[in-house]
Amino acid sequence: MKKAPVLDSYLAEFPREAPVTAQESVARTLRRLILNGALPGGSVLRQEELSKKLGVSRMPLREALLKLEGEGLVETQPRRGVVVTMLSAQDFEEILEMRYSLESLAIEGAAKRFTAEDTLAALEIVERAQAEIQLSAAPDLDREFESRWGDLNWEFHRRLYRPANKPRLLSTIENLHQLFARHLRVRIATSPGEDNPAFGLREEQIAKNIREWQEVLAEHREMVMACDRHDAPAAQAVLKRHISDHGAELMRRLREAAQP
Amino acid sequence: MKKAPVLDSYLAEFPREAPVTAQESVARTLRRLILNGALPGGSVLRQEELSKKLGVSRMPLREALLKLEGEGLVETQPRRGVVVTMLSAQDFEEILEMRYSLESLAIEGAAKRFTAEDTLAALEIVERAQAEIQLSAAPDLDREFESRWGDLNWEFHRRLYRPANKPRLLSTIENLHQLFARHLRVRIATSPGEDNPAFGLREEQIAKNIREWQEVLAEHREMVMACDRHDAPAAQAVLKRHISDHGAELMRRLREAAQP
DNA sequence: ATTTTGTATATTGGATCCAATATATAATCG
DNA sequence: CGATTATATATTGGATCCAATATACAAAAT
Repeated sequence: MKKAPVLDSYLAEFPREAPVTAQESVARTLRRLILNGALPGGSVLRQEELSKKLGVSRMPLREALLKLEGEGLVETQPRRGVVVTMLSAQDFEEILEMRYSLESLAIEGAAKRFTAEDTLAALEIVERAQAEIQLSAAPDLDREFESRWGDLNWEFHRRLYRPANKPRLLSTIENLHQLFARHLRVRIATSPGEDNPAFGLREEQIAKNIREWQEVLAEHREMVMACDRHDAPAAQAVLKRHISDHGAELMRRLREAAQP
Repeated sequence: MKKAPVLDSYLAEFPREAPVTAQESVARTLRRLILNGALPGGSVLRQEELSKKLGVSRMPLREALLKLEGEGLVETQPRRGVVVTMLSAQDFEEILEMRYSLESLAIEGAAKRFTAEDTLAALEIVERAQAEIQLSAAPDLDREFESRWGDLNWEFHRRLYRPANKPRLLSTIENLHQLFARHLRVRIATSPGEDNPAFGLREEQIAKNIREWQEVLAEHREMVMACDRHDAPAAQAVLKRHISDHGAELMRRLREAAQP
C-alpha cells in the first residue's frame, strides 16, 4: 500500500485540531468579554441568563466558568454565584513581581537560542503594532483598539519567548498577562470624544497615549536586538525596565482612577 | 440590641466555611489519588466507571476533572477522554526553574517580615517531620508515609512563605509543588520488603532515604534561621541549593528508573 | 419603628436522559 | 489473505428536569 511520509510531517507540524465543544467556545467568549472590560470586575454572572444569551444550556456554561475560575478570571461561591474577579492594587504588585521573575527566566532561555528568523518574526509583530497605532490614533481610541493592542502585545511576548522552548513557563506567563491585560483598560478612562478634567483634554490624552505606546514599542525592539546578540543580561535588564515602567504607570493610573 | 464584637473578630479569623459540594469533594479525592500515585500518569479516566465508584453522577465528576485540568494534573482530549498527565524530564526542569524563581521571591518577602512567632511555627513543622521519619523508618516506607511527608513538606514551605503575604504567589507555588510531589514517589521505586538490585538492599535504601530526608530537614532549619535573621540573600542561597539538590537527585532517579 | 421570624421566589448543584462522536468488530472486496 | 468499508457498541458532550439552598419580601412581635 502507499505510504504518505509527507502527511506524517504535516501532521507533526499541525496536529489534528481539537473539536470545538460548546464549553470551549463559551469559555473563549466569556474570557474575551472579561478581558476587554465588557464584564467588569464585580459583575455577577447569572447562569440562566447567560446561557440563554449565549444560546447554550447551563451545563457547558458552568464548565466554562470552572475553566475561567482556574485562570483566576472569576470567583465562585458555592450556591451563591459566580463573580468576575476584582483585583486589588496589591494583587497587581504581586502579579508584576511574578511576571518579572518568570519572564526574566523566559527571555534568558530565549536569548541563548535566538535565531535570525526569530528576530525577523518578532520585529514583524512590532511593526504591525506600530501600524496599528498610526491607524487608530486619529479616529477613536475604543475598546476594540485596546483589545487588538493587547493581543499584539501578548503575541509579541509569546514570539519573543518561544525559542526558550518552555511551554509550561509560557502558559503561566500568558495567564499573568491575561490578568494584567484587563487593567490596561484603565489607560483610557474616558470615552472617546470626551474631555475628562482628571486627564486633560482629549488631544492631550491621545498624544500622551501615543507617546507611551511608542515607548513600549521601542523597548520591544531593544529586547529583540538584545536577544539577537544573545545578550541575555541586557535583555533581562530591558525587560525589567519594561515591566516596572509599565507597572509604575499602571499603579499611578489606578490611584488616579480611585481618587475622584 | 446586643452587639457581638467577639463574633466579628472570630469570623474575621475563621470566615464562614464554604459548603462542600460534590464537585469539590470529588476533586479533592481525585487530586489525592493522583498525587499519591494511585492513579499514575497515563491512566485514562472513564467517567461512567469513576462516577459509580465515587458514588456521584457524572456531572460533578466532569466538573471536578475540569478543575484538575486547570491545575495541570489531567489532560482532556474532547470526545476522547481524560488522561492523568505524564510529565517529561523536560517538564521537570521547567517546573524546577519556576519553583526556584518564584520561591526565591516568596522567601525574600518573608525574610523581611519574619517574626519570632513565624520562626517557632516553622520549626515546629520541621520537628513534626523529624518525628515522622523516626516513626516511619523502621516499619514500612509505604505510600501513606510518602503522602504524609509530602504534606508536611508543603506545610513547611507554606508557613515559611506566609509572612510575605502574597497569596497569589503562594498558590502558584503550591501548584508547582503539587505537580512535583507526584514524582517524589520515584524515591521509593521498590515496594517495602523487596530488594531491588538497581537500588541496593532494602536496609541500604532505607538508610539512604533517611539520610536524604535528614538533609532536607537540615536545609529547612537553615532557611528558617536565615529568615529569622532577616537575611534574605542567605535564605535565597539555601533555597537555591535546596531546590537544585532536590532536583538533581530527582533527575538522577528518573534517569535510573527509566533505564532498566 | 426596628428587629425578628416566616414564607415565597430565584438560583444554583446534581441526576437522568438523549444525541453526537469515537472505537471496536464484522463483513466485503480486491 | 490483506485491506477497506460498513456496522455495532461504548463513551463522551449537552439538554432538561428536580431538589437543595439562598435571597427577598412580608408579617408579626417587642
